[in-house]
Amino acid sequence: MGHLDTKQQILDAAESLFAREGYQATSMRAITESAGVNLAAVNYHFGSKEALFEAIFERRLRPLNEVRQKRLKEIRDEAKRQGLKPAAGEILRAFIEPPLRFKESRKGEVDFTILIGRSFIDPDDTAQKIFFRLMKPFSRVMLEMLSEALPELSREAIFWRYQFVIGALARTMRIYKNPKFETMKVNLKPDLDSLIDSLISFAVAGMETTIGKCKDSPL
Amino acid sequence: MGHLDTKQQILDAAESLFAREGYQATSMRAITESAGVNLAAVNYHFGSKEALFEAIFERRLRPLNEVRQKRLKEIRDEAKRQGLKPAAGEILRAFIEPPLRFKESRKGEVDFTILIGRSFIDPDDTAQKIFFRLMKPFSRVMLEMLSEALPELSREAIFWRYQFVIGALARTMRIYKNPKFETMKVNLKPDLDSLIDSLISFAVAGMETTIGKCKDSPL
DNA sequence: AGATGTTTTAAACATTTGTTTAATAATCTT
DNA sequence: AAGATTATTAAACAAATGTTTAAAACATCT
Repeated sequence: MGHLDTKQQILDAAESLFAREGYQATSMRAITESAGVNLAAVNYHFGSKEALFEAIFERRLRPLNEVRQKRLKEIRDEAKRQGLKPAAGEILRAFIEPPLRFKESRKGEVDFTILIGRSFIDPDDTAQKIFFRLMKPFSRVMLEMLSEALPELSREAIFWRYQFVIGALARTMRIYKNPKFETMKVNLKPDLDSLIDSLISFAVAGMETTIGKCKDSPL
Repeated sequence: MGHLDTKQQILDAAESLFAREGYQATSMRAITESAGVNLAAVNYHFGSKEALFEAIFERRLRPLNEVRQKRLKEIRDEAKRQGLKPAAGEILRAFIEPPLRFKESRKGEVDFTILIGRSFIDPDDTAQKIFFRLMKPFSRVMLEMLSEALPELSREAIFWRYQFVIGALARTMRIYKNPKFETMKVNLKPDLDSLIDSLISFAVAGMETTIGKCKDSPL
C-alpha cells in the first residue's frame, strides 16, 4: 500500500467517523481500524488527531469555498456590468447550493456534507476553531456582497440575518441524508432541487423583509 | 451540605460545562470539582453521566416547553374564538421568544441557553437522543398549528421550513452571549428585543414566502 | 546488489476516562 | 440517646484515550 493510499484511506475513514460521531467521540483506534491501517499511521502522516481533523477540512472546504467565491465574483461582475446591485437570491444561492450538491460529485463527500453541517454549530472547540479559520476569508466577501445587495440594511442586520441563514443551512445539511432522523413521518429525502429552492426562497424572504416594530433599532 | 444542595450544585456546574465544552469533552472530574463535591456524587445521585445530562434537560426543557405550549394554546383559542386562523408570527414568537429570554430569569439559565442552542444540532448522539425525546410532544403541536396558520403549504413544506427556523434559532442561541465569538467586528450583544424581533421577522417572512420555480414540487 | 530514505508494524507509554467499593460522617426516626 | 437511613469521602477499578518508540519491511536510487 503506497503512501498516498494510506493518507487517503485515513482521510476517508476519519471523515466518515467524524461526521457520524463527532470529533471527540471518534477515537484514533476507530479511525485506523476503519481505514485498515496501523494505529500509528495517523500520527506519522498527520502529526496528531487535531491535525488530521484540519486536513479533512482543508481537503473539502477549500475547493468548496473556491467554487462559492468564483460564483460570487461572477455575480458581482455581472451586476457591475449592468449597473445594478447584485440580487440577494443569487448571492444566497452561491452560498447554499454548492455544499448541498457536494454529495453528488465524488463518493465520500456525502460524509463531509454532514460533517460540514455539524461544524457550523459543533460544540467542540477543535471543530469550531478550525472551521472558523477556514471560513473567515469567504465570510468577509459574503457579508460585503450582501451589504451591496441590501444597502438599506445596517451592518448588524446583515450580520445577524446571515447567521440565521447559516443556521438554516446547517440544520438542513445536518438532517438531510442522515439516517438517524428516519423515524419522522415526513419524507426527509425530497427532490434535492426542490429542497434547495425551498431553502433559498426562505432565506431570500427572510433577508429582504422589513421589521415592523423597533424601527429605530440597529437590527 | 444537604442533599438538595449537592444535587443542585452538580446540575449547575454540569450545565455550565456541558454548554461550554459539549457532552463528550466534559469529564466527571471537571464537573465534580467545579461543583465542589466528591467525584462519586454524580453516580450516587444521578446514576451515570448520561442520566445527569438527561436531568439537566428535564429541569429546563420541561418548563420551557410548558410555557411554549401554553402560549400556543392561547393563540389557538383566541383564533378559534375569532373564527380566524392563527397568525404565523404569533406561533413563531411562542417558539422563539421563551428560550432567548430564558437567561433573564434565574442565573445559571444563561448556560442552558447556550446548551439548548447546541443541542439542536449537537453531533453527539447522547445529546441528540435525549433532546429529541423531550422535544417530540411539543414539535407535534407546533407543526399542527403551523399547518393551520399556513394551510396552503404541504406537510413537507411546513416541516422543512420549521427546520429552517429551528436552525436559525439554534445558531442565534449558539452565538448570542458566547464569549468565543467576540473577535468579530460587529456588536454581538444587541438589544435582546431587537434581536428577537429580527429573528421572528426573518422566520415569518421565510415561512410565508411562495416559491417561484418548481410549482408542482411538494416543497 | 547495496546503501539510503521512507513507510509500516506491534508493543508500550503515561494519562484520563466513567464507575465502583468499603469505610466514615451526617441526618433522620423512634 | 440509640438505631437505622442516607450522604460523603478517599481509594482503587478496569478500560480507553492519544502518543511515542524501536525494530522490521518496503521502496528508491547509485
